[in-house]
Amino acid sequence: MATAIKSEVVLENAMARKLLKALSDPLRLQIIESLSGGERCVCDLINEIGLAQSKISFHLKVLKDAGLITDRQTGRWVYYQLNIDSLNSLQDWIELLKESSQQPSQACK
Amino acid sequence: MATAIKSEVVLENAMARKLLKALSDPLRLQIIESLSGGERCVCDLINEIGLAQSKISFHLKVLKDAGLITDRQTGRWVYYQLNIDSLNSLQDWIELLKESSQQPSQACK
DNA sequence: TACTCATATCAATTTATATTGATGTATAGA
DNA sequence: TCTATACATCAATATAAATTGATATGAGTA
Repeated sequence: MATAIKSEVVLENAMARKLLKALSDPLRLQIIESLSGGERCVCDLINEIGLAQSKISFHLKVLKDAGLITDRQTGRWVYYQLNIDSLNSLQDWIELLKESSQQPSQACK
Repeated sequence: MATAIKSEVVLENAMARKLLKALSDPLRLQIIESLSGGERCVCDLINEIGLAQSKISFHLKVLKDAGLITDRQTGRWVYYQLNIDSLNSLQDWIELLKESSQQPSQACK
C-alpha cells in the first residue's frame, strides 16, 4: 500500500518534470504565449514568431508530447491549443510543494 | 507607455523561463522535493539523495540563481530553503496563461 | 493524374548542460 | 598552528538538446 502511494507520487513528479522541461525553452515559451491568445494554426505561429518551420514543428512536438498542447487537423491545416488541464496539474504540483515547505528547520549536529 | 507594459511582460516571462529551466532537471527536482519537507543543510541533502557533493552543490547554485531557494550559513553548515515567493510567481504566471487561452479559434484562410 | 501547399520528420551539426574528480575556502576544534 | 569537516568552484569530459537544410507525407486543387 505504501508502495502504491509512493509510485503514484513518483508518477506525478515525472509528469511535472516533463511539463517543466517542455516549458523551459525560450522558443517553446513563445509558442505557449502565442497559444495563450487562443488556438492557432502552424502557419500563423510561423508568421508570428518568424522562425524556420522545422524549428516550430520540432518544438510543437515537444510541447504536445508533454501534454501541454493538443492539435486538431482541418484540411491541410493543423491547429494547436493550450491544454488547460496540464496547466492545472502544474499549479497543483506547485501548491503541494508550498504547503509543506515552511516547517521548522532541522539543526545539523 | 505601451512599450513600458510590453517590456514588463517580457521581464516576467524571462523570470518564468529561469524558474522553469531551473526546475526542469530531475536531480534539481529531487532537491526541491526534499526541501519541500522543510529547510535542509547540504550534508543532509547529500545523504538523502546519495550523490556526489559537487553535483548537489552545482544544482543548488542553479536553483539559487533562479531564485527558487535561499541559503543561510551557520558555522560550517549551509542551510537551504524553498523560496515560496518564487513558487507563487510561477503559479501566477500559469494563471495568466490559462485566463486568455480559451478564446475562439481563428480560422486559417 | 500531376501539382502545390501545410506540416512533419530526419541526419548531420552545433550549442547548451550535466558529470567527474580534483582543488580551494572557510569554519571549528584540538 | 594543525587537522578535519562542510561546502564551493573549476577544468575536462560526457551527455543531451536545439538548429539546419533537406526530404517525406498527405490534403486540396487543377
